[in-house]
Amino acid sequence: MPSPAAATAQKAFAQPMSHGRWNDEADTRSPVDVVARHGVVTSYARNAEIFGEDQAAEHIYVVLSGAVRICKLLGDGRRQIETFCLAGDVFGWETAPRHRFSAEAVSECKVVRVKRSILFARASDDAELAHALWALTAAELSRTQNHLLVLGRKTAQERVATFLLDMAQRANASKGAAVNGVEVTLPMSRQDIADFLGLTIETVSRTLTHLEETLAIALPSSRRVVLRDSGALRRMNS
Amino acid sequence: MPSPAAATAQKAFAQPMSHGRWNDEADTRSPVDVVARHGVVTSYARNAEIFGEDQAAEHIYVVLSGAVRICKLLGDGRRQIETFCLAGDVFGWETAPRHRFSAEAVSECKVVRVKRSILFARASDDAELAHALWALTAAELSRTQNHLLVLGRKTAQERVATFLLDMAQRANASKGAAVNGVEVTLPMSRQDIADFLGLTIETVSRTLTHLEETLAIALPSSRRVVLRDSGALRRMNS
DNA sequence: CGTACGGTTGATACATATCAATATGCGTGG
DNA sequence: CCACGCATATTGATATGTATCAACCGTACG
Repeated sequence: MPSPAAATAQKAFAQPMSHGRWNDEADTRSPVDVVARHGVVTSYARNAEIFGEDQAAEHIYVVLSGAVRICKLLGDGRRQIETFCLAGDVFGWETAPRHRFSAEAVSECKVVRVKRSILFARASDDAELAHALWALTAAELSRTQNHLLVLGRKTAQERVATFLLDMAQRANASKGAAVNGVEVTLPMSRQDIADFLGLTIETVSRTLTHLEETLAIALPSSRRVVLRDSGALRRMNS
Repeated sequence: MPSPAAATAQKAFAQPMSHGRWNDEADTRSPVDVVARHGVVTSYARNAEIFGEDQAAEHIYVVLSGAVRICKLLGDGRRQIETFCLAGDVFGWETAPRHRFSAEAVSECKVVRVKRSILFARASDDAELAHALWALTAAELSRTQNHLLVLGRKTAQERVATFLLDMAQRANASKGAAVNGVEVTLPMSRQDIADFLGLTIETVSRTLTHLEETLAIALPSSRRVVLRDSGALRRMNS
């Protein structure tokens, strides 16, 4: 069923494309549109692998529902999560012939995929689509560069604060910046957060409880976070 | 003088374009080619700013000689260097209207630049050029993602080892992987290395002397590093 | 009702940061 | 060519943030 899929993806897609003037064109010929129209929908169970590191990269994916983590492993099992993909996010589209990371379902999730060759063929005719693909890669690069600053130079508190604000903004993309009282539901475990932020579970947990004691956030349950004082969180960001 | 500039850039360019099949086309219609042909050459003194964070992004640059650092700053002065650009590397070409980082001369350096509008205009006609721009962005993304793993999950030793191997490979791109006995001249200070690796000067210095004591490297001078046991260094990478 | 898994909290260890002193290299001017 | 001064790098002593190891708690589920 391509039409409801397309609609879902379309709506959510507004958010990652946050780079100015290309937004307008996004809904006529966006890669997401193409994927959603011609793609195959698949569901994955929690922790299922969608593709592995070094595997041949044949498809491009769009998340329809749930969340996906993109990760790299070190020989001894240390893991770095590069990013989390939520509904509307695209992943797996590199120019290289093999994936340089694995993709796994964080939660039960639905994903559409198309053959790269199909998308590439279209892109060679369609300058707008080609541009959109480029813009998408550039947006991903920008996100990754911001994350470099987080991992290289921020303290545990700052990392967690940045993460929470980011998640809040992605969840409420339409409503602009995160406001006091907003509640975010985190689809991922503490371990995932830790591996994303370059910390350990324990440090993430302690930092969250510390933010709660400081009244910056509230934790009605371990997966739900209420931003009580988003100003305080934002002050921890630079 | 566009012709010698073009030649230099062309030769060095082989290296960052390490993603397979697009290599071949690189020398006919690469972005570097366009920049070098139509660009303006400028020299910068050590530590001079080429452009600043949040500044309007009007140009795209190619390094002809010397080295450039791309960095982000935190409010209190903490700095993260995203990458070093050596001869042949392209920088400053984002899709966003403003630069999201600053660029500074690490050493005395020469740079060519063209207006983004010129390159973009050509790219809309020329699918190959458009593809090359995309591939370039994707390559940068890949590099950045690898660096995420370094900053998020590697120890100081591993970070320094990774850095040295990377620099050795970039310097001797043609000769393939770094071999024992190769000498690398680092164009950047210890502070720059520290800010690239998410460490302090002292830790970088101590780690280098430790690698020297271990006979993994030799340090004929602080800026020159000989890879004595590149196998040992490589073993520290995963 | 018990078991299992994810999360929190506590005690301690350790890697890296910080603060401080010394050394080395390098350009400048005598 | 040497002496001086500054910037950069190294080395040392100590502090600290986060990791590690370990116990405990709570909630979901059979």
